[in-house]
Amino acid sequence: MGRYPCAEKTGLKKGPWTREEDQKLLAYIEEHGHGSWRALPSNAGLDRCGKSCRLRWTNYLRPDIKRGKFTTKEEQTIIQLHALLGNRWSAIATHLPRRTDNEIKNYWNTHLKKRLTKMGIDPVTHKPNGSGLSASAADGQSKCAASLNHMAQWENARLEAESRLVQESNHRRTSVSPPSAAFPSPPPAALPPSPSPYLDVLREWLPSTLHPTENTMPLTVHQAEEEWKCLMKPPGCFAGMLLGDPNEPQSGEGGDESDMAEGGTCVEEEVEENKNYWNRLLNLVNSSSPSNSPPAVF
DNA sequence: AAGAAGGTCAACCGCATAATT
DNA sequence: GAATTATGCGGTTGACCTTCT
Repeated sequence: MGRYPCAEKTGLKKGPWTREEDQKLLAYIEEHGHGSWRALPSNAGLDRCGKSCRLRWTNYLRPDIKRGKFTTKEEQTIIQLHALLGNRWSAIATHLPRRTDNEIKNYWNTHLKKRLTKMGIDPVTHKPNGSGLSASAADGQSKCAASLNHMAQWENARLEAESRLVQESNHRRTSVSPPSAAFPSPPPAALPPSPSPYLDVLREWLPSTLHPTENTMPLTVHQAEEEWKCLMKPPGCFAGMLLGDPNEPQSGEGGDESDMAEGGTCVEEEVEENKNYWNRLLNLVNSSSPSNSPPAVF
């Protein structure tokens, strides 16, 4: 991998941007688009490296950026997505329209992380660290954390499936772009006959700790895809109770110990629901496996 | 009023990886 | 297939601001 020398090696300007620089960058991008960031600084008459210009644009100058205080809903989304995705700020940012990954990262590090820590929850694992929680609440959260781990797997699978959909869609449209190494697209004639490109990924990612039950309900591919699209539905009761200052009771959600206990119960129900949900998907995937696919062992 | 301590956030750095040659 | 280029990402830094003592 090569890396072009940035400011430190070429003597280009570093540090805070001036109003004039911002104006130059804005004017240039408005007229020409950013095109190649490498070539942009010299074209725009800026004494900066392309990387610096890109950062300034994406994190500050872009017109569609929303700035200012995060709403409660945004906070909730960040906490939930962080539990699912970890420090994948750009992935989190895709679920928060008009917010940048940098802004979300800063907000997490300066606000949310501390809030979770204060509440006795490890901000890395989202598991309770034992202090300041009732036993039942801690137990409930622990179960929920396990549930969230599974959800993280699903989100990974979803992202992969989406990438592949894009790849395949592009391939069908253009039939000229080379297949990517990560998501190789078969030639059009060899595209899988299944209407559900999610299925392969589903099969791959089905949680290994869950076992099919006798009561799994058959689903149609369409139903499964619809449910799949709803996978990011927040596990509300868990993340919701993390919101707000624990010392400041909020209307209807979170904060005191009684709510935490209630949250624990809710989490147990949710884990049960998740198990049923996954079992139904497992059933679907197994029943729709092509004959040459080995049966999944769970 | 002044210095210390802590908080915030824009920007940088280095790495990973996709794209190109 | 290897080398190079371009871009994106996450971690970290440091300047500036606010609050505390």
